[in-house]
Amino acid sequence: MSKKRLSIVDIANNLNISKTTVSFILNGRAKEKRISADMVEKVLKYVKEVGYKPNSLAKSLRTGKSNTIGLIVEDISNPFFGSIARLIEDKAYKNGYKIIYCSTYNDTQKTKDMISMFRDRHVDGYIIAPPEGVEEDITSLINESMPVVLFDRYLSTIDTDYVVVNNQFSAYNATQYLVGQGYKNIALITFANDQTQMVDRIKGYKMALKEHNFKEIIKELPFSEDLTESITAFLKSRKGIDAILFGTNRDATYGIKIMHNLGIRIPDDIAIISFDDSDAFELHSPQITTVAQPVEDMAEHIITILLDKLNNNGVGTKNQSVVLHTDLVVRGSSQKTKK
Amino acid sequence: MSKKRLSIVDIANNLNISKTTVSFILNGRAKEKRISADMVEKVLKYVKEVGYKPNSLAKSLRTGKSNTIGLIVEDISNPFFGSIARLIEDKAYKNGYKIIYCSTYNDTQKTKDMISMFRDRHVDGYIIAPPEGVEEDITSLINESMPVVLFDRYLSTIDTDYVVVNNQFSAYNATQYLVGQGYKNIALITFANDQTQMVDRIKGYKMALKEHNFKEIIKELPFSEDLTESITAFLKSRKGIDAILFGTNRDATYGIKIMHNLGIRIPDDIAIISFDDSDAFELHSPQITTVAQPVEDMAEHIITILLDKLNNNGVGTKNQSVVLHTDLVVRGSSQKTKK
DNA sequence: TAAATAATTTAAAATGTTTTAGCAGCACAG
DNA sequence: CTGTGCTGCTAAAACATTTTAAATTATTTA
Repeated sequence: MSKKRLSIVDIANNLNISKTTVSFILNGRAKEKRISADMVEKVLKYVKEVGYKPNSLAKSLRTGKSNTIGLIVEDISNPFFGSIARLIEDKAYKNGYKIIYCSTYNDTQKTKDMISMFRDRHVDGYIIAPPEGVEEDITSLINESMPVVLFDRYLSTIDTDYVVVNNQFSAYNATQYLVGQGYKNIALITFANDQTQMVDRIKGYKMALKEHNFKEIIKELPFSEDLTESITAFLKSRKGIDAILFGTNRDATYGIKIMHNLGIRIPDDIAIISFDDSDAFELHSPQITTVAQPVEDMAEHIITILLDKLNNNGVGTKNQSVVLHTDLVVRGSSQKTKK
Repeated sequence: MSKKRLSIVDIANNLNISKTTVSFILNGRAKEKRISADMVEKVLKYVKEVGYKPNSLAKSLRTGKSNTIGLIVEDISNPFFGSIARLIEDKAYKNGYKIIYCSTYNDTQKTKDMISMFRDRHVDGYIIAPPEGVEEDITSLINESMPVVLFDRYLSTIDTDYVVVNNQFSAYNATQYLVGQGYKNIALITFANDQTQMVDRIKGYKMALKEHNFKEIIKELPFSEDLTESITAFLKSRKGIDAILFGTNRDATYGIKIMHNLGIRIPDDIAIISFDDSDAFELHSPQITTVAQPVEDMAEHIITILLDKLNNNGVGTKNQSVVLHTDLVVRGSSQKTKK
């Protein structure tokens, strides 16, 4: 019933020519290979007529290129990563690349597995927001001269391209802003691990506090744990906090819900600022001040660097570190209200 | 430098046996093919030792199976689709399938291109939230006996598996709830097109109003247009509205922002309910009442049906239509406050 | 012990491409 | 005419698997 898909051999046979000729023509190498214009026309016409499409698996097998980019994010359902993924996907498709993706949930083993799967599928390039502990795997990719672009965070022991934001300054700046607003007991609630972006955010917060000789009040959260319980406990036990900087949108989302539950008013009881802008923070009333990452720019840089490497076969290009700047989007929620 | 990747031929040569034997063993067909236990052990040990991994492209080329599922959503950065994607991805990976995905933005042509790309890449199955106008393409997939599961909406003219929610009743029920709260001028603001979920939501809204002889106040929005302008205009021009049902989370997100800008208080001036729950609505104060889709269940059903078809080679299984029920999550924002 | 049967293992074909190396045919110079 | 160089095309190898059909070896059976 379903007529078997045409192969290049069928095309060649039906036209009584060699498949080599067909292949050359279809790959735009007609001039280079001195195929006559007549022949080119004949083949193209026929190919179009019968709707022949090369089998990309066979093509990939032979060429070693799959025209696929592996995208490894922390969690595709997180608005930050979702937006980046959307933009990257868009730009990749426009350049003839497909995306195959997965979420790591910061699980090192899962990430290793995924890298191995992607490698297996012969993806041409990797875009990764790496958890800790995958240095070896990434090094090994790089040794095989695979294009790899890290983003959101980087691995200090590896020389790769990466695109991140100035996390330390951003956190410093946000904290300073709170200080400027008159808050004196400023806490940092954050998902914490050894990833660079988190380390830097914590550093920035500490720097700002040190400048004013304020006491550090830090609640570090592990990624997988149930955040509700630990944040609730923290907020209950620590009296006197008048402002909170949240390290990620996820932390803030939980935090705000809990503050509502506990009857803590924002910003009257406690003012807040969150990393990563999102609709949720804009919709909240009062609107939440955020450290907005330039998602569009990040995606643009990531894909540009990657395509560059892909086109140059990674030859001769030096690695680039792109550090973009965030915007402190000041909204109602961190502004001191007169009592 | 980078030692070439081992192939099954290398394994066979190094062990002085045939690659056929290796292949059988690696594919778990040892007993069936009566390979001696000694041989099996020897091969497995060696394979493990040298870390050989079969080239999946070659495998796919030969077998016609790619162990890949194509996931086509409307917009991966939308929390609803992001969550579903995350869950589907998770379950797929657990069953040995990789996901390759794309967003359609409800663009028919883009969707056609994507389906064609996926077909090209020999994905084994499709999960699609289809825009209008792709009936032919999907029919053609089905004719080639490709497993296809639609979700969020279905195509009335095609007999496929699909997983949706009871949109009509959900909208009816939400509207009734507003009526029950004493609202009398209830508008529907929604992204509108011929997709079943949207048609049904509008129907449900109308049904409820008709029951009470209330006037329909409907603002239909095209997907691509800038929503801000048209919603603003609508809200300014239509006086007397005391409640709004939003057809999607996107509509509501825009709507709420605009209401804030216009100084319209929720729910005192206008109460609202939105389709699709999300953090943004829970964080909002007052919290927004929503029609929550059972995302987890949907993902579960989708992947179960698909895997079923994949395993049965789609033979003999009748198509299933799964219609799940939503929850009306009642929160502050639609509850009449005493004036 | 020869024949039949069973137990292992394998050669070769097939999957659909790209690419290398080179074949014919022809014009022209020596 | 012989060698050189171009033009236009192609045969065959290579990519790494799976699978069919059969070959080899071992074990019974008569």
